[in-house]
Amino acid sequence: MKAKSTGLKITKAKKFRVGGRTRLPRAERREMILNQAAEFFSEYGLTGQTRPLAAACGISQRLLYRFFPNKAALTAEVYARTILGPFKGTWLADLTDRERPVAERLTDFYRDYAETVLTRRWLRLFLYSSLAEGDMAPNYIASIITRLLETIVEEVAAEQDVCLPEDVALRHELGWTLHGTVSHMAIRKHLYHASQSVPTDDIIAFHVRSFVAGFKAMVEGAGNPRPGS
Amino acid sequence: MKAKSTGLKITKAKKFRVGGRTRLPRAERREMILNQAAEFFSEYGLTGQTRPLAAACGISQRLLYRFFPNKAALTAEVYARTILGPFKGTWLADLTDRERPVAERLTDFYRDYAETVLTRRWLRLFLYSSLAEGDMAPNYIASIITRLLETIVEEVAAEQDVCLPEDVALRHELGWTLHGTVSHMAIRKHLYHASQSVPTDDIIAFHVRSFVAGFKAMVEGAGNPRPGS
DNA sequence: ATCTTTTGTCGTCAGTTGACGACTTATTTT
DNA sequence: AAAATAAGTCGTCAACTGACGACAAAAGAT
Repeated sequence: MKAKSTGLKITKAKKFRVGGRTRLPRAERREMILNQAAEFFSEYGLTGQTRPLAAACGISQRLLYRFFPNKAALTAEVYARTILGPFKGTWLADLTDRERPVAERLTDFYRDYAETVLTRRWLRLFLYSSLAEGDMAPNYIASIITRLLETIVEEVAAEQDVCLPEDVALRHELGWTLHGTVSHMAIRKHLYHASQSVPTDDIIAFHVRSFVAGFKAMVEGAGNPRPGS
Repeated sequence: MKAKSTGLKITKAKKFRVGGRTRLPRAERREMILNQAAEFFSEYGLTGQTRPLAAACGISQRLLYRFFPNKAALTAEVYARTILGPFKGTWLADLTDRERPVAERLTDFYRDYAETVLTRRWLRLFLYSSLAEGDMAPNYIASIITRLLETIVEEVAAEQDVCLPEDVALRHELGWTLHGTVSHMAIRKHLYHASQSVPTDDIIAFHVRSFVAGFKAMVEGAGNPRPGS
């Protein structure tokens, strides 16, 4: 009983070992835990327990506390990575490239956005933590999205030669019309067990078409209907 | 110490008594608990504990178990009332009243819908239970909303003389364009601590305008672009 | 007034859950 | 090979949480 069942004695298998428990260097194990934890908490919420999480990681519960002083520290880091991580810096630049028609830019952007941000993992974690009042970092997210909305609205208005209302909040709301539908589509997809028969890319395409085509009508009579530009 | 502090002896005060603990008839107490529980669970999720709930009700924890055999029974009834309760039967009829322009019908409908269904209580409870996989009664809700979507899409198509795609799922997706934005607006309002400076009614108004104005462009090229009707 | 029923609380029990001290085992250093 | 360091587990503790038996007291019935 002292020897390994197979008796194999791998001397230089630095990384992973077959039998028994795997032993990883600190940084790798930490990474592995954070990744599993993101998956786990996005499924069960930030109130998910440490024991099931450890089981999902294939380690003992105690080991979690060798990497994080307490559960809050773990969830905080998971949140920061999963929620704030996937936002790309190139989006603003791509959206303002007036060489291309705005509908095309928007379709491209939202397809990318849906693929990288509006994933099951991101969405569920975001909703879980939004519901729990202790918002982890909503301001940062909010400011990023606000900037995107402003840009989108301005780009469409520029292409269609539409005069936007002065009120900033109102301009944001115009942008939310499109951003909201796309976000809500993701919610349907990842929360309600929707049929999923229409491909995401198609849905985004006609959300954009609808938005662009209805933009002028939407703005007129919205707030500052001062035609002039 | 035997007598009440004031010494008052109200003989016929059937309902409520001032000092000490209030004593309610069974049905009333039950109602009161269910109402408080709806508020409580919508704030803290269905995993909220029975002791804080009892405290919010102003009763002992034990008393909850005089009305419900276990916590699951309580949450189930709260869910049924809060989520399934507020849907109105008149909506379908009102939406199909072709005497009035469809934009007007839609605006009226969504204002009512936002006021009665998309409340903080409803939305949070709905999201909490959607996130927890054990969907309480999603089928019933889904079928109601599906019917609304079909009606809305048909009404707009009829007014604009647009030919709808054959694919039912695709037709639903068209309706989700509007339903999604309005729903997402409610999410922003009740989950993210949004600024709230633009009145809900205004937002709904231009969501509807955008949808109606962009409808034709959205449908064309969506799926079955067979012009003919 | 006395008895009965109904409404309500106290205290407690078993199973969880976050946290951590003490110990074991593998890898690296000397 | 021995010592030192790093990776990992076992077992346990205190606080929490759903559930419930036993008891207290108010309201109604006789």
